[in-house]
Amino acid sequence: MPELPEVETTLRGITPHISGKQITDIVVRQQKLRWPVPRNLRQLLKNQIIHSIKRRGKYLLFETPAGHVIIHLGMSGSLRIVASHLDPQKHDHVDFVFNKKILRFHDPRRFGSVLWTRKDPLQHKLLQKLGPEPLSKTFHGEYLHTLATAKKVNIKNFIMNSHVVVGVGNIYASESLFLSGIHPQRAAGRVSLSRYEVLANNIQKVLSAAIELGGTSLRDFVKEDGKPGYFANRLNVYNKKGEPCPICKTPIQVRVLGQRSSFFCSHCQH
DNA sequence: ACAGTAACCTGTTTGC
DNA sequence: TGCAAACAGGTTACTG
Repeated sequence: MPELPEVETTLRGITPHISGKQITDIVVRQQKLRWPVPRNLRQLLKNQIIHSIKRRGKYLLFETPAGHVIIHLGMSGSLRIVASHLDPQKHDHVDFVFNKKILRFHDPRRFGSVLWTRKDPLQHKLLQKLGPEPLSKTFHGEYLHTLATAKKVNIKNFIMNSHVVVGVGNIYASESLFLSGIHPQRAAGRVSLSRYEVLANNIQKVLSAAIELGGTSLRDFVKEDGKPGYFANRLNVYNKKGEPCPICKTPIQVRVLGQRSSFFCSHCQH
């Protein structure tokens, strides 16, 4: 998906277009996403004003006086701001219609979701157990080291677990482990505190740099204006099987961990 | 509680 | 060229 930098890029892109604006209509063309779109979404949201847009992990939260919309982009989702007259294309599942523009949810694989809650969205079942934001002060090496105690799970899947830390998906997990010199298959409980400090720092650096460049576009992701992000140019190992390691020139290897391809340098990472 | 696996979908790429 | 299998940036639910 859209990992944290792509969701943050989307948030920054759509906010000026929809913050403080009134929703004049909702169009749901496909209700079957990862979870069903609420049947009464149109009734719930029509004429509501979006007071704020926030991000928690990879979830986007639209605050209205009546409640919150919770959006997740899944693997292939995107949100675009389009002109009112633009006809919907295939996989354009939900429109948030405003006076002059439409916010359009597009998701070929339909792993994304559009949900609704009247309560505090942070207490929603899908959000309440999320780990810390990686770019906040509560996320640091000591936190990871303590949580990893005695854990046998490999460190890559450990840092991709949203209950450990939010926002780190398959691309940025591989990239931050490479920068930290840590082998992705190493048991999480067998990484020293000092190495976790390096890793936490590198996760923050990679995510921040990716946000600066508008995220990584490999296939599906586009920004709110339909244009790609440019962090793909900065990747060291992700999607680079067989290419020379930028540090030592050893060919980059790929191995499937927890059903996800993991890219690493067997010489630089231990 | 934990680890490992299957599942939700469609589109594109890879391999025979 | 054609067809089937493998694979794709996420996450939950289920199994043992």
